[in-house]
Amino acid sequence: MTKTTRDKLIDAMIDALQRKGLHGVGLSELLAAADAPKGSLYHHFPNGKSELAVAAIERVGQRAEQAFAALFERQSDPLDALTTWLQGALGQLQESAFERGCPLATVALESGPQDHEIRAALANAFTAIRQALQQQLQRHGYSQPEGLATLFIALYEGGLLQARVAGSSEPLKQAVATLLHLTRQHRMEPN
Amino acid sequence: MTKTTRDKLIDAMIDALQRKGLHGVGLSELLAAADAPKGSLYHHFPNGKSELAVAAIERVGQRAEQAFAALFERQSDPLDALTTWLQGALGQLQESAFERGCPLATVALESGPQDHEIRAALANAFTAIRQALQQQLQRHGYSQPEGLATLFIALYEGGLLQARVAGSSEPLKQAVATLLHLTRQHRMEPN
DNA sequence: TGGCAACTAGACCGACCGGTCTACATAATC
DNA sequence: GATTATGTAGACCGGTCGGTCTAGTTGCCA
Repeated sequence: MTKTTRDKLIDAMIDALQRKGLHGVGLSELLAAADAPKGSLYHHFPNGKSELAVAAIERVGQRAEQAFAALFERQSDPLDALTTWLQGALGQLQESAFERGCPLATVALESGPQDHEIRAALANAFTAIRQALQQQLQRHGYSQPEGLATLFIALYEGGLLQARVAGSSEPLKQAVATLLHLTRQHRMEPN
Repeated sequence: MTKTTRDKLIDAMIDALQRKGLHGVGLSELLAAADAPKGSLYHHFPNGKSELAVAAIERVGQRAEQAFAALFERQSDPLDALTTWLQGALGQLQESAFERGCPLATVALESGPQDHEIRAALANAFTAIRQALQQQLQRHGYSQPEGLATLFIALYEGGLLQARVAGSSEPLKQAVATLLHLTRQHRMEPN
């Protein structure tokens, strides 16, 4: 399974998005990481950097959906699945010396409405993930599944951010523990 | 109270950080926004863009501390103060057509450990805010004040991010409602 | 009023940016 | 075996980037 040049480019972009965001990487850096010449980039992605970014965002979204589906299948309570997920993110953060965070967050904050293809891809990815989570929560009888789903994703994004800045996983660990504690006791409660 | 050139530069940087982040703005844009020539920038901030960014981060941190102090003084329950705070953020987001988010979040994700002055300023600002919040929660008898403080800040950061991408304040509103609901019932509870 | 610091002003610089273009290799198609 | 898509390779381009430097202006203090 040798990776195609196209795949290597997308993966290089994903890594760059995790570390420094779209405006923080140069094409030369991307091309070096993917070991590809400029011609290949513009062959596979005629619209250049932004088209590559869209492809990266879409791939991240797909991977997340797949990973979620697998987790929910294996662990009946979505809160357990979520815990596993968050632990995975934490692991990746620590392995990378607190530099590799969410591949979507940075572009999301860097982009404006003028980057409409990027924004559309991001909106797709986020709503897909949020809905998948919401469905699972609803199915298992948690109240306010929509707000809860958004809250968990916010915990993921905001927690990773704080952990990165602090250079420590403690803040995220504590926040996760607190939210799980709060949520567990409210399963099935009305309103 | 005419603003000094230095102040105008810092404010222009803060605005830019909210909209597109550090790598997304050029000096020319900053200078145009502040109506200042290059010489002034390098007079007030000899280390250029990054030194200006540090000043902006510090100012944001100071403003946040002041605003929090005022809120906590006025509203006895920190959860009420937090609600006011989040509503303010939401208002600013809507006014700006979902483009003006947290001034710290984007730089936080764009920066690496090599940008050590920026990182240090960010770490200071975040821990100061987190501690202020934690103290208030503790004083009012909420359990797990540390995790709760981190969780609220994560809600702010992650919620703003999702709202921006979605182009709607609904996700954030719901998540806030859910977390407040969960938290209110746990005041004074042990463990 | 002369001198000096604080600050403004913007021309200028090399480096690098994203993007285009032509030349070439490779492999599938007829 | 000629032709045609597919993809690789990198020289090259104009523009913009962050940063430096010199000159001029302003206002304070002796």
